[in-house]
Parts: sequence; C-alpha cells; structure tokens
Amino acid sequence: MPLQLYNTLSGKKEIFKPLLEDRVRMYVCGPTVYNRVHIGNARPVVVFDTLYRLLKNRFSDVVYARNITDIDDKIMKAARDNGEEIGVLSTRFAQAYFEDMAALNNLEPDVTPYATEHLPEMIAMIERLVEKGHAYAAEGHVLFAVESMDGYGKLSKRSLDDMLAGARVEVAPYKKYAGDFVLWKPSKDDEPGWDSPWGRGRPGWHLECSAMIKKHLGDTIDIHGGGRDLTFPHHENERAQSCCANGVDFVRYWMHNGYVNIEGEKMSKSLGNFRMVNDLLQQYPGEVLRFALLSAHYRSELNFSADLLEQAWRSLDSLYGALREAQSIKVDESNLEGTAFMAALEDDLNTPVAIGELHQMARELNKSETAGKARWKALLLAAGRQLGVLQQDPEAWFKQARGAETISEQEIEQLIAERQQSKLDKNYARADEIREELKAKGVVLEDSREGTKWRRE
RNA sequence: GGCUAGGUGGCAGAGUGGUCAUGCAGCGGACUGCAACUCCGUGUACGCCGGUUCGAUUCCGACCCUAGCCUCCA
Repeated sequence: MPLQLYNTLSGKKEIFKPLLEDRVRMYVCGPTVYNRVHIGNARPVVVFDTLYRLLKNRFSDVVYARNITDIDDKIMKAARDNGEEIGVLSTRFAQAYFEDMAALNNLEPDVTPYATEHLPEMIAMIERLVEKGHAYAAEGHVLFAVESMDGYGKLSKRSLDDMLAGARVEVAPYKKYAGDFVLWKPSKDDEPGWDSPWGRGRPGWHLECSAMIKKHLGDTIDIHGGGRDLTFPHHENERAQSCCANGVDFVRYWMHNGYVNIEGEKMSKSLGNFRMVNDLLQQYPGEVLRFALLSAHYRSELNFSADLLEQAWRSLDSLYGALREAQSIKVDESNLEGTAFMAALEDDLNTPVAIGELHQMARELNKSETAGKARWKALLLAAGRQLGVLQQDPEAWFKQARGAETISEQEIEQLIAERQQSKLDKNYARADEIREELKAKGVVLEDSREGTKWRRE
C-alpha cells in the first residue's frame, strides 16, 4: 500500500513520494520555551512521532528536526517577571519539555536546533530577501513585502484582500503595505539583541524556522508539520521567506493537526483552560495520555476530558491483559506489511482505525491456541511499537499505582497467600472477605490455573 | 464582516451509494466455589428540509448549529 498524506497546500490526500528516493526530511514546529507545555502542545509531537516511526519503517534515510524557540517576546517578559536570565529560563523549560515529551513515549528527533544558535543564518536570509527585492528596511525594522510574492496566501487559502478586509490590528506606520510582516526588529538597550546590518535587534518569529530548515534539512523538504493554528500566519510566512530567498519549492507536504478542546472550546494559554502535561502525568501514565491523543484522527478536533482518559486507560488494560495472558509465549519480530493495521496508518495516519485493529489482534490472541498465539502476540507488539504503546512488561503495567496507593505490593501478596490457604481449607467466607478487602483498596484479584494474579484499578 | 472545517448511537470515534467499524458503558449467555479476566450474542445513529437515485448517513442545493483562523497560539 502506498502511504497517503493529506496536504494542506492542495487540500487533499496525496500519495507520499519523497523528493529523493528513500530519503525523507521532516520538520515540526517545536515550543517557545517560556513555561510548561499543555496537552495541546503535545498533540503534534505525538502525531508526528507516530508518522516518524512509520517513515523510518519504510525509508532508510529519514531526518526529523524539531526546533526550540528560545528567543521571543514572551520569553523576555517571563524572564523579566521572574528576575531571571533569559538563557536560564529557556534552558529550564526546554529541559522540562524534553522530559514531558519523553514521558509520552516520543522518540527524540534527529536534530533539535535552537533559534539563538542560528542568528548568522537568519541574517543571511534577510540579506538575500532584501537583495532580491522581497524585503525592505524601515526605522530599524526589516519587513517582508508580501505583494512581491506570487501566491502569497496559497497555503492558508486566503487572499490579501480578504485578510485586510477583516484585519483587527492597527497597521504599524513603517509598513509599506498592511500585510507585510517583520523579519527583523530593533531591540532596546535592556533587551536581548544581536548586531546586524540594520542595527542591534532580534529576528521575527517566522524567520528561525526558515533559516534552520535550510541549514539542517535543505532548501526543499518533504514534510512540514504543526498545529492547525500555525497555518496562518506562521507557515504562510515561512513559506514566503523560504521560497523567495531560495528560489525553489520549500515544502512538498504540509501537515496540520487539529486542536485539543476542553468542553468544546480550544485549549489555549490565553483562555486559561489548558491542562499541563506535567500535571496530568501525576495522575495518568504517559502511555494513557499518548493513547488518548491517538484515539482521534490527527486532523479532527479532540475533546479532552477525564472520561476520555479513563476510556484510554481501560483500552490499554484490555490490550495489556491479552499480552499478560500470553506472557510465556516466545515471539520473533513480526512483519506488519499488508495488515489492516498498516493499511489504516498508511491512509493518512488513521490511528483510530489502527487502534481498532489493535483490539482485533488482542481478541485473536485471546482466542487462539498456542501456535496462533505466537503469531498474534508478535503482531500486537509490533503494532503497539508502531504507535509507541504496549512496550511495557504487562505485569508492571497492572501493578503500577493508580492515584494514591493505599496498600503495598507486599501486603497484597501476603493477603493473597492467606486467601489461598483459606480456599484450600474450604473457608470461602474468609477468602471472599479478603477479596472484598482488597477490592476496597483498589486491587482486583483474578484466579487462574497458574495461580492468583492481581491488578490495581 | 471575510475565509476554513465540522455536525454519526449513553460516551469516545471511524467509515460507506445497498450485510459489520471499533472501544468504553448497558443487557443476556458461557466459564468461575464466588468473582475477575476472557469468549459468544445483543439494542439504540448518522443536524434539518428538499433534490438526484430502484435505494442516501454517504452525492447535490438551501437552512440551522458549532468550532477555528483573520498577524500571542500546537
């Protein structure tokens, strides 16, 4: 099956074919590191991590880059509010970001470029744009002249007229045209800045991605991803800068994920309705958060709720349950080629259908005899790896604490031993009492031929 | 105001011109000392109104509603 991806630029699914055979270059917009990230920030990371896993499976040379924006007015403000050095603050939150993303089972990208380490490249790109007549300097700023580019607005599917008709923002006096955007802006003495041909200043937001993509991945890349809200202005402007500076096609497949909503509304820092990944991790395993994020198609909105997380947790329990029953079965590497599971992922990363297939595999695993079990277990594990889930030891999965732990593993084992003896003595009243006692403490017992298993719930 | 996406059963969430999504929850059954796990079976659905069609949740048109973007944003 060929891999198909929905391209925001064309507005339809297309068969994915890299620019060069067997070689894929992918870039995803990373965070601005001025506070902890929320679950909405985590969605593109999980989505494109899943795509990265799929690409690595099919192509031998894949390079995935995800940046860290470590210079920005919001960072400057946060540092000022804290009375802290900008570099100290951004390093701290970058580190926190790496930890949160690792907790969600995301692989590390191949390249993690930092904006502040690419000032020469950004300045060079601005110079190139000025030379070619796509940018102009005015009052210490350098602006991109959007009218100089044919097809500006094509990615976000809007015309300059439409945008300006509905504009809600005052136009800065130094702009020649209301839609022009900043490539470089001057810094005051107490603000961070770099020397440039236009005086001491700092780069506009969109520039870093253009410059870092060019340096690390080349003039034309295969995939550029991010949240839907980045389509305009960020990606439209990146595209304008790169196409005009480099004179070649910039991105072959643009991909954008939908929002994470809270009670039907977009989760955002300005609405104050966000859920921090780190806070959620105190209550739920990272794998549950990841599974919940993958339970909707990446282009749809995802309504985030306690109920969604509970359902994700139960689903994982059921899948891990099948693996636990098959724990003694030895398996080899399995090839997922040609399975319905792969077909789902190859169809524009249809993870909800892929998860459905996971359940089918688990059912087959539960039902089959020993010979068949090895095959289904191998498939289920391979499919789980593809999605970044189901790689833990099943026993450990069921014994992990869920919320506040009220009884230790040792105490549980002791009571199970006592109950075993009661059963042998035909003292079923005491056996049931122990079952109830443990249940009250969130521990469920499961008797089987191999003895009594337990899990927390 | 301009532009863009959507509206599927109790909940989550795919998909399709005509028998099945799937999961959670519910109900019935098998298994069990009792349970749990597992397995089998099962109900409720496609915003509204027209049109095309032998047949529309699916295609077309109008309407209603929701969300998002319009230079902070994943």
